[in-house]
Amino acid sequence: MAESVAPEATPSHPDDFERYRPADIEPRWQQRWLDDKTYEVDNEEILQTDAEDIRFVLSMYPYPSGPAHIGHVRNYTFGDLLVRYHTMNGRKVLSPIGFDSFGLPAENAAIKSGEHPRPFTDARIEELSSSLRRIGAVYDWRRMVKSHDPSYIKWNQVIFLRLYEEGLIYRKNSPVNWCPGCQTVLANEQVVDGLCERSDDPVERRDMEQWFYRITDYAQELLDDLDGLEWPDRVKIMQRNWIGRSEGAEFGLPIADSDGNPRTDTPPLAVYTTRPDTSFGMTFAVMSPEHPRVDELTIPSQIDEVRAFQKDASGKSEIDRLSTVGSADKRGVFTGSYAINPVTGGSIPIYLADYVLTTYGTGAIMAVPGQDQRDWDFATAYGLDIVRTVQPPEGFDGEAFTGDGPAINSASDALDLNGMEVAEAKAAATDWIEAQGLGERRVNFRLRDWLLSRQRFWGCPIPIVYCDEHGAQPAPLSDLPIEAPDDVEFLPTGESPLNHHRGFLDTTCPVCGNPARRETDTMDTFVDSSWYFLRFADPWNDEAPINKAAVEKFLPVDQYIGGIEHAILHLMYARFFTKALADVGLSPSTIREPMKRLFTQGMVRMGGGKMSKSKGNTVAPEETVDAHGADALRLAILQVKPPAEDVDYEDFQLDGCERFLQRVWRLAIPGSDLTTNMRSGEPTPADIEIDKATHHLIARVTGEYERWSYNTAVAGFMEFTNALYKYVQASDGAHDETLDFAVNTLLELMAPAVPHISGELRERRDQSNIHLAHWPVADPAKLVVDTVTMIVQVNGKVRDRIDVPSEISEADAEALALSSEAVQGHLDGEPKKIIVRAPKLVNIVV
RNA sequence: GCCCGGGUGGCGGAAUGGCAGACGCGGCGGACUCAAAAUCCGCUGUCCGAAAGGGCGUGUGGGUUCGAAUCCCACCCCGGGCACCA
Repeated sequence: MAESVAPEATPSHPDDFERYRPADIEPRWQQRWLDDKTYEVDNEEILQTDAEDIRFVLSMYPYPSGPAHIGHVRNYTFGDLLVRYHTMNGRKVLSPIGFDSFGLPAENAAIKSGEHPRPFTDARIEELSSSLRRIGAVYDWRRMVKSHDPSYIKWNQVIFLRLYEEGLIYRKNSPVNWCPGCQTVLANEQVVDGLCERSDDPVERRDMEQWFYRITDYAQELLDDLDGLEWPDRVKIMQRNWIGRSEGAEFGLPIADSDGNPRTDTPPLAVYTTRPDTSFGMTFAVMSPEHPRVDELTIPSQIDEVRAFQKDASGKSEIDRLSTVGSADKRGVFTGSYAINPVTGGSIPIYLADYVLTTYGTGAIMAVPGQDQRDWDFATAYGLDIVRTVQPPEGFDGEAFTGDGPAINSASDALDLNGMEVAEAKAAATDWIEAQGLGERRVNFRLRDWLLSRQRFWGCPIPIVYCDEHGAQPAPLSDLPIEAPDDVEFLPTGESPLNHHRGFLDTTCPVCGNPARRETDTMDTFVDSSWYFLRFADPWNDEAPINKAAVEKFLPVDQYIGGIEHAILHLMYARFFTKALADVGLSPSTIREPMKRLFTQGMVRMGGGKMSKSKGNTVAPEETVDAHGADALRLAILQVKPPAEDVDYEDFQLDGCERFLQRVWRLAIPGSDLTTNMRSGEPTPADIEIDKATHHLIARVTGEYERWSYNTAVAGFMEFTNALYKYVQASDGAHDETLDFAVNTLLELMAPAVPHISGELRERRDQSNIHLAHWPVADPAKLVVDTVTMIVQVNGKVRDRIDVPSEISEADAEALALSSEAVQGHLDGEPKKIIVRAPKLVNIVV
């Protein structure tokens, strides 16, 4: 064994060698990753690669709002770590980036400045791209997709026409949010507390012809396929709730004549219920104010009151209607007509009420106040009968009872449900309804068709032409892309300039060739984000929007990363598009779900509140990078909190992270003052311990990267670095090979997290590129532990800790535990029971 | 109202039925320095104790278990989603 040599004149001051200066090394590495094309993958190669060696890691493409904000940085750091980790594992990793570049902020800026949104948007994209490069995020930039790019517009329009051709898009009249001040329709997001976010005018409801996707055709599949996705449970739950499947029965209530007998001259009133078992408690029926049979069923003496009620309800904005929750007064009106409760044969009054929605079920309900609180409130306000049909438990002092219990008051000559529990009674009542020919079982969904029209300029034009004679006609493929013109004037009213641009509006009918007019509505920007991930597989394709062979190789996305705010809209639309595009043959039939695994990272807040430009509490990551370096910022993001949770920017420990990187630098830089006391030859027990710790760290960090436990992985780096500091400062010095392996491994494990410093140090140590296939593998033999600390408890309280061989027998462990002095002191009397879990624990019960 | 998630030191957090508080921040002390910064080393839940040691301790109350931050029941508080969906 080599003698340890006490070094002479050891430099004890870290300034004696080159210090870690992120600004000196980071730009060089960022340029190098571009030059070396390390993170580019070629399709020719991919088509020859097994699927298991391919990964598609995707962070939700950003809206280009300018330089990155700290939330972006958090999001893209997580994605970047995975891209680098999989690359180091020798996989082909698709890491594309794109920009969701259509949308309101750019249009609003244009309205303010009078300038076209395109140069504005292009400048913002440049800024955001630059900040992403500055935090060291790596992409295959050749694959960049931008929503406002003419080729993307073209394929978006091709997809629209195909879905239209297949009947998955239709046009219908629909109520929209109308701002009288701006003379335009607003998206729901633009309505804040019932007011227009721009002009503060109260928003009105207005009916307009709008385009819709038939997403409801896919309701059941969207629900069923959630089961196979590795997505956070809460996202799946939110989607399930949004789809809102309910099982019940739809049946008819015969309309009664003045004697209470069923009329034969008019059809029964169709109602939908999930509780057919409560039919004996149906004491009235309610139609929505907009129900098509209101006129027919209103008797002459009630007409004025009904008209007034309808007018009131229709004039009310969404907000007004919601604000009436709780007060049942003036929320309904009697039509004067009666229906017949088919199970009792009795007459029940038919009301209108605004708590019944036209768009759900049949737009009419059977009201059962005994078992439904809204019906209870209404019955109480209008003096209607209340009959309980489910026995509430003893001591129940609520109003409507919605729980389980035996049926009561539920028998007639025709049907007897009394005594049955809810589920049984439901089945019996539904069977009876079907047997009587009154109606049938029915599944309803809350999911509505997706309204895609926007009366906006800065979006993808809907490729439709209106002809006086032939109506709405698809634009010919040869016209695509139909782009918004450049020579437009933005009106201060906010109205889309397309409405007044003759060059854009005037066209000819594809059927008859006569003058026709282009659709001026554009597509919801969620359309753009519903298939961009499919385009990434082959963004160069000029034959079709989607290259099926490439998509089959890359998709589904192995890891999708984004904010929880997209849990419903974007993620539901993307799933719908994937299914619909497969069904119309534009995308491979084998890919029915776009994202296999989803991770939703938390928000970055400021002082407990959401960060926003208007609050002026944003943090510019660029300044943080200037002050501490990109690696310190990345490390602070990873260290501060589990990725799924919201985080306050104040909790970021930038100084601590930078200090840690300095420590690593000092340990790893060749010529460091810390590594002068080195020896070779046979390793000592201390060396062997360090070597084992290195292998344990490999196993630990690999597992933590796989399960998104980045904060504990950072703790692992720090613990190991602390251990190495002790090791190199020990009096007998460090073993050269052991330390070399330990430090190189540490750098490799850290490389996905802090790529610049890891790359720099490793290159200086042995001229190799750490970012290539270098992921270390733990030697199982070195993970074996020979001694463990056995916990000895008395009555569950820890009384002693004894180091024992890890293969200790139960008998030996027990004997050892009983002989411990510390334990003896706590044993008064004979042990009643001894639990032995060798080698970890012995618990003595007295 | 319904449905989720969460409550652990001064702070961010760790611990997937077996040593509560890893790691970091902050704080305290020491070394180095003329001094400071930087750096390195140590201590740091709380109460009693000079110490050895011991008591208490994961929102509250109960339960299961040899053993509970972890599982079960009830409640309180915080955050989020949906909100007349029959």
